[in-house]
Amino acid sequence: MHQFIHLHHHGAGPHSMGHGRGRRGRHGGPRAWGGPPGHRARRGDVRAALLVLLAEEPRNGYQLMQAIEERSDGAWRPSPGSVYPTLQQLEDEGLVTAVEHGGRRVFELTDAGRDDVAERPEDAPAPWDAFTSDVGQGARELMKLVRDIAAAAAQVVRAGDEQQVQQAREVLADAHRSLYRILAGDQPSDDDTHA
Amino acid sequence: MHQFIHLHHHGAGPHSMGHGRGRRGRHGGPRAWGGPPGHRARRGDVRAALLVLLAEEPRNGYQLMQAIEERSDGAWRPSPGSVYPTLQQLEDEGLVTAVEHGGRRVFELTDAGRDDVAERPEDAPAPWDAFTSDVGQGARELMKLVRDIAAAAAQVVRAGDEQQVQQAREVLADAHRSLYRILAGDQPSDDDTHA
DNA sequence: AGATACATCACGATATATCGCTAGCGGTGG
DNA sequence: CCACCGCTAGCGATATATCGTGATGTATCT
Repeated sequence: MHQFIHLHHHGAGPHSMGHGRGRRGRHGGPRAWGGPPGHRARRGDVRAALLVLLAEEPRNGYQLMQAIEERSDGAWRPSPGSVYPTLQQLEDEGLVTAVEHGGRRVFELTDAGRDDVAERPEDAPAPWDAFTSDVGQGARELMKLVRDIAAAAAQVVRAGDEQQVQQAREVLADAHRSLYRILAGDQPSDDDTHA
Repeated sequence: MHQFIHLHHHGAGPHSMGHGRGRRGRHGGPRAWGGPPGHRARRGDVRAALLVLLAEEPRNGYQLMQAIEERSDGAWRPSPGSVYPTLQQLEDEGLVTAVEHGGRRVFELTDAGRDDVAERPEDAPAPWDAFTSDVGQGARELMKLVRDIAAAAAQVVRAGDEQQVQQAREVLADAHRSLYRILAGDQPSDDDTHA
């Protein structure tokens, strides 16, 4: 019996996070960096993140995704569905150029791209900060515990006998119930409000 | 706070599973299906699975991976690293041909491929049966509980306050400890043997 | 028998690309 | 102010491809 559970971590965008960018148009030349303060980030600001990172050094698409994930402490990993089209768009706009190295595509800023990044305000938060600043340490540790439990359960499956698997099932069923009791604790307080 | 944990299920091969294929050579024409009974399957038998599925209908690579996963009840999803090279190999051997449909590559058996599959013994187990037959119901349910817990934890993160996150952490930390106590139960019995 | 050497192949990671869908923004009108 | 609409862009799924590693099988040697 050899099965493994592997967790993948997805971050949805900063729905309620208040670091702002204005609208990104697709018309004409490089966009302006300025925007009214207080506007929301539009999900992940993939474009800004790519430009900032490429200003540091040339990278391929996969490396860019990884770098954003690291910088956001795992809270945000932009999807290929956003990264590659954005890279293509930046290339079309002349801000980025793709160079083939050993069958792989490395992206680097053009002069126009560097000018664009140079216009970025010095004190602008990094595009991934919209994520990391609001990721609570508690939530992070909770998700780590989920991953630890998954690994432990996989180990029980690999190394344990039927009785141990059964015991593990009871432990996890109990934990599952407890989690929903915690969640249920949300709602009686609503009921109390009405009572 | 919007983070999601998503579980991906990986099946390693049937290390101890006793359905047999003989050696697969890379020389010359189509391989024979017969083999000495009792030989082990070599991890997942990707080659056989692909041939059997393509005998049913033409499919692309991704669909083949999905079909194997379904047929094995989720216990085995062969990786792209095995599927695409094997398809290429089968193509080189003239058993399979790739046809482009709308920018996508659909694979279908050639006449030689159909002859090859026709030589397959009628009573041979499906290549994915090596996985499903030995996947215990208990282990399956255990892994489902892990997924349920991950979903519940994500919900706590989304909808709960700091206190609830803390409570959930305690629940999961306790469950984690319990799982390792179950695993530890493996070893004292070994110590008892020596005592 | 066990140990060693070697070859093969699938896993998991790396890497690229596009599609379908809809979240979320900006603009407009009431 | 709010409601609605149109549009863009990112998510998640679909889809393809290859690399590095090591598990596994076979052959040979002791």
